[in-house]
Amino acid sequence: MAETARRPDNRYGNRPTMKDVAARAGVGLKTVSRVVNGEPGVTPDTERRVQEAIDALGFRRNDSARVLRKGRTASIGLVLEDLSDPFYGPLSRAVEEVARAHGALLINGSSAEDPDREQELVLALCARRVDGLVVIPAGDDHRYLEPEIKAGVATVFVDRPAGQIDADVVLSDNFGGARDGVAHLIAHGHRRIGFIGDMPRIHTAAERLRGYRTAMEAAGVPVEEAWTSLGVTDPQRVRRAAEAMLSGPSPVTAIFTGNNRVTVTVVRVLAERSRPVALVGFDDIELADLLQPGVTVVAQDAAQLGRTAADRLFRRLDGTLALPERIELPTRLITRGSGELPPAS
Amino acid sequence: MAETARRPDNRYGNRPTMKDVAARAGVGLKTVSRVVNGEPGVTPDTERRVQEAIDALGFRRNDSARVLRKGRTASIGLVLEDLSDPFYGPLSRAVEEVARAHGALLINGSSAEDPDREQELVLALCARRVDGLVVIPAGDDHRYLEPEIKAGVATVFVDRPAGQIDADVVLSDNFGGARDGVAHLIAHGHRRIGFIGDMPRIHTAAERLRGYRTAMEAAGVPVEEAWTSLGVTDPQRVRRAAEAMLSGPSPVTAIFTGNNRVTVTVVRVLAERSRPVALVGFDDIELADLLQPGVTVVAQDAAQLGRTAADRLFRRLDGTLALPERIELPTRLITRGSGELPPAS
DNA sequence: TAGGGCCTGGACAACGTTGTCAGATGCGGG
DNA sequence: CCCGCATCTGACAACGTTGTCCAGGCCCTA
Repeated sequence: MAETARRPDNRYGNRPTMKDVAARAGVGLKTVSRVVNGEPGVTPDTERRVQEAIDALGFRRNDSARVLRKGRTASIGLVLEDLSDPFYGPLSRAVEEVARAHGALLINGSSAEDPDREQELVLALCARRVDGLVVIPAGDDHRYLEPEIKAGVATVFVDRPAGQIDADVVLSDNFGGARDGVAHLIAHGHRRIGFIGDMPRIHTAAERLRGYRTAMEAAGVPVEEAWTSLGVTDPQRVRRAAEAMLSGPSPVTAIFTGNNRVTVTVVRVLAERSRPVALVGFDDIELADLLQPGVTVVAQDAAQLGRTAADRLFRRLDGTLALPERIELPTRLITRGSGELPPAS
Repeated sequence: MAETARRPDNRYGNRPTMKDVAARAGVGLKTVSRVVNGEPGVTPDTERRVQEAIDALGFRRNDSARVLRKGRTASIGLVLEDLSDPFYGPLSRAVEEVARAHGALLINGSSAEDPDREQELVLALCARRVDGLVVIPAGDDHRYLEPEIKAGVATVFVDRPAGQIDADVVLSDNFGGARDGVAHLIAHGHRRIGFIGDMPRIHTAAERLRGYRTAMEAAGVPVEEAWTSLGVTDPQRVRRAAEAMLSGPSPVTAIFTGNNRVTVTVVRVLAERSRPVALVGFDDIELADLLQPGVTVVAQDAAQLGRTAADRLFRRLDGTLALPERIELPTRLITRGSGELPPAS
């Protein structure tokens, strides 16, 4: 009838607890807690004994219990569209760095541009009681987040605004960037300019389209229906769209592409053609400078977006922020050749 | 002296608990738990009342408490080198997808190639009691993980092997890939071939270097000291290294680059030169096909690496795996032009 | 030597959830 | 009309940690 170390349920492989450490060191439970957390009020000798027991048992504090007790998880959630998109890598990394500087971990998830999946992810993160959320929204209705925000989950939206709720937002100047990019083409003599972009239900896509139209209108250039292609994302359809507007009755002499993936595909299409077509793309792409010609782009600073959003999140957690704000970061036109080609009529 | 809803400590903005829901619905605590978890044994009427209370209060189960009780966190940790490196994006995403399929969340961290930071991150994840770990190691001694693995944290290393411990590893065939890539250059007539790679303390770099040397030796081609450049990573130094081996007393006619970042820089250097120099790079890079000439690469499948590792992790959690294993995935030579250039003496 | 202050250490009760177990309720059959 | 059984419900004790609070023991001073 030995007192076996029977444990009630299946657990973390029977990891040692502070109680075990305390027993082994011959001290009280709270003393172990003090040592583990570097709290004062423990003599060097006691501390040494406790530390030895910790090392001997391979004890590691259970943060779940700690979180339960303290109410802060020291972790933030990041919900983005696709972790494997090169645009989100630097953004993600920037958020992580800020989190790290605040001693927080990052929990990461991809929504795959699916509003339901976004919500599912966000709520799972809330159930984990993350201290804050950085969200690149896929959906356009975020009222489901209201109780969470009210309950104190600091939330910042990035790249696209929140829908139906008032929250912090950090955006690029999609409208201005696109407008300037298209104006750049116009300044180089183009009048028949195509636009290929994502679904207009995505805020960034809509804003860039608006920038295109505004620039055309400001220059008094008429826009033909056939020059605008929306909602195409997969390479195949982008290719068809580009080829269509290059070979219609009034073919375009220049194309403005609405995001990095579209740009890459259009570069491929143009590379196959003998007649040069001007191109300006939204988002920078790697090696754009080495292509012939180099690809002129409207670049946004993904890392800066992430950094700004995360900074804002932690300032909100500090309680130094009051009202939600909308922050817009400038874009930068990088000329590399493709946007400066004259129209070849 | 009203019974105010005073709460002991600072907490999650006073979020409602199951107790609150139970009180409002006029049922017992456990009944709420049953409803929340979809357990049987609740009449539809009771369930409806509970559900109403949940909605009214905006209740969300506290997973920290749940984890504490159940012993599983349904989350896995991924420690990689740099989230913003385009190589790790797809890997990360693949791990996430597998985790998602198993109902687990992904906690993500970058080691920045710093062993101390890797350890700090890994241990933080263990304190969170992640169920498993996918680690792209920065350090070469992982004995610190032994107690964790013994305690049941399923651990799989990816891209590079673990140091000093026996654990699951998923690798690309770095040696074979590099050997074949260099042999490809030799087959096209090159004999003076340079190698620019990362620090040899990184396993992948060492293996690729070994592949280079083996191919050269197998072809009976002597290797000069000046043709090998190791430990350079930042663009500036890669540039200098490339220029040095292109302009020495016996300049190379071809270069093999040890990873994607080096390749990009070398492409830039070669683009500035009039005399063509052959190039084969390890890792595929975006738009490599559109450059003039296209960049021939030894491609590894990052997503497949991640998928394989995560699969293995969850199979280990299921208990269907016994001994640690080493899995090696093949690489693929993609010819695009730069590797097929003849030597220009 | 008595009294007071300080320092160290430990007992105890939360935190919010789930597993166990026993009590309550309702229904049908004897 | 009562008993037995099945179904539903709730009280209670964990899970491992931290905050509170009090008990000793020590040293210093009067």
